[in-house]
Amino acid sequence: MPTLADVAREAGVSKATASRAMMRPDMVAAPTLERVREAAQRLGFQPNRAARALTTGRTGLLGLIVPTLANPFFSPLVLGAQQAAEDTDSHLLLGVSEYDPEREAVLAERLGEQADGLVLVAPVGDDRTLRALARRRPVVLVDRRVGRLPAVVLDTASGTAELVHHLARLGHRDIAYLSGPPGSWADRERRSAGEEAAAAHDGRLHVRGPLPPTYDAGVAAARDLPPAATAVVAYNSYLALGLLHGLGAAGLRVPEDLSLAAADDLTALGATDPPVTALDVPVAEAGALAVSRVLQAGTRPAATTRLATRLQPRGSTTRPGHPD
Amino acid sequence: MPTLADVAREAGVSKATASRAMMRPDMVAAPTLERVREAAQRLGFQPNRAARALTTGRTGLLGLIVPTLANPFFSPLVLGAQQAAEDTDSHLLLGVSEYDPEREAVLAERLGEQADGLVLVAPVGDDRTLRALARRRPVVLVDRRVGRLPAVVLDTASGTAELVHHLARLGHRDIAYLSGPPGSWADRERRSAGEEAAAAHDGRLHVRGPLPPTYDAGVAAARDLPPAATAVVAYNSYLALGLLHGLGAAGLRVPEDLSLAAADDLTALGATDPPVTALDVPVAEAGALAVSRVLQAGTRPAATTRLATRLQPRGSTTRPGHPD
DNA sequence: ATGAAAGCGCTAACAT
DNA sequence: ATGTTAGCGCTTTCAT
Repeated sequence: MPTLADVAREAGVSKATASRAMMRPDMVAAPTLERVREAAQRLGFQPNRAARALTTGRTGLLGLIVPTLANPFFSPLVLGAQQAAEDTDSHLLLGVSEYDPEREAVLAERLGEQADGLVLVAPVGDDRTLRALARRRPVVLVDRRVGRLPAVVLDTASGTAELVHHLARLGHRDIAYLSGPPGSWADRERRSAGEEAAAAHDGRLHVRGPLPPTYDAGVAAARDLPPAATAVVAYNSYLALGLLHGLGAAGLRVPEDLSLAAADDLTALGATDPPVTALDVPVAEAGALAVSRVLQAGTRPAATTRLATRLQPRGSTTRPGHPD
Repeated sequence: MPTLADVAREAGVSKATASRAMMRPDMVAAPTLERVREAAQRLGFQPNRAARALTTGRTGLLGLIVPTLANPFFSPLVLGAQQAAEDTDSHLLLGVSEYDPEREAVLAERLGEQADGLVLVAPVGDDRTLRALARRRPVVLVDRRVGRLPAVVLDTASGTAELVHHLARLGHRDIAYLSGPPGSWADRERRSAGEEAAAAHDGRLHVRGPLPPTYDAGVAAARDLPPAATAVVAYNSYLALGLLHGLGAAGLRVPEDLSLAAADDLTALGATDPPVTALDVPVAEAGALAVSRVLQAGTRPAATTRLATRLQPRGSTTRPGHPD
């Protein structure tokens, strides 16, 4: 591996100038710059990251901690994060906590020590722990808020309200909500936003659950829907998918007998029969934004950004009491 | 952040001794060791990885490149890799290629520059590119073989043969094989192993496909099964799941009318109705093994390890012409 | 605009 | 068993 010294010699300049040519090209005369670049090119020079880190204190690494990968939410998230990292010439250090707060804390500690910052996606640790973590290095939370820590939030709460508005506009007043996992922050947000929206239309949100956010739970839920409900909003895609299936098995037609919508769209709900009205959630953007935020830590004031979801009205929602 | 010099001073020894206490505790007298450890503890000393990397040439980083995360194969794989990395105090640098050979090569180049080695999972690049990559740094392949490059292979080929043997023992002679994605190395291996196994029983493997390895393709495939076949082996779980559903829709019962098996078990095939006979694939072990292998590069001779799958006979396979 | 030199924190000969 | 010393490759004052 050629070093900067090699490049400098090859270009007939000092190491300092060669270094400047890479870091601050504006401080170097055009012809010199050219010569250094050519030399670097010719030798296939790659700056040694460790050496750079030692002097600058920045490693170019970013810790990304997720609770799991076995969930379609995290794949686009990671992709978005990767893109943003690439754009700033950084790399992602991955940690999977498996929803274990202790493991999460250990990973954060270990990765954080070596990274320029940490992105914690839907962290399971308690507020105190997260605050302590954030004191030691730049941290950006995704899909979780803790005091005024910088965070990127997917606004599925407003989205759920939109879903309810959409149903209310169609004429629904009694709407069931299939609640997500117990203790889930996102679920609480969606539910209360939905309740508020329903109330605004003199309607009511009948909550069922909490339920595990799985296909099977959705299937089972089909047998226990609030009798009054003419429409259902499911906490997520899996639940909606299972419900759609369970409803079919029970002889109920969607949307003729019951309208159905989901508060995310992570499993191609547009391809079911009928296609299911859902919320398009900008997950990749959230990943990208979180990464670029944590990289700019210090530069910008900490803040929480809510990323809006987009309502995708599809065939599964229609007027109540819809004739065939 | 306290440095080694601080620890040394606190313990009343030289930096060298302090360093040895961490790296080679056996070279330090017990009481000294004790003092250094206490000092480090007291100060909350964390070795600076960059500095260490600069002297040793080892970063403690490992590149892990996968084609996607949106596939249940990669989640346990990454978990296994993470565990092995943790055990050796290394960290994982993640790269997702999205099945793009060029992107894969770029990621490998960029991550590899900074990592002690690279684990390429089911890489999509051509042999030449992979060979070139492996010349520049330690590389371990997972689920792909290229010449004599070190590799960890999940032996679903033998597993598929076992599946066919299992069916043949039950009396099946005409077995359909739902082939996976075109050009897939794994698919070719499974198919030809299955053909061989069928031939060994004077049976025949009727190949359908190539097919995209998706649920939908499985559903569709239900309408185009070889008429003679009394059993079907699907390339993977998704195809099997879709097929199961498609068969049900077509009024065919499993296993009464048709036996069904899958060459992996990534989607809880044991929980369907009926549960589907499948291959339990040790994916996490593969990830862990690949990581520990690449870390020992140089120490051990390069080799390919085949990890055996385990046949899980379940309710979906029975004798042909089985009376209700 | 460029160069000389110091130093980031650590490890590894080499002495003792 | 421990200390001394010389870098690893880079960035960054500080001079010029």
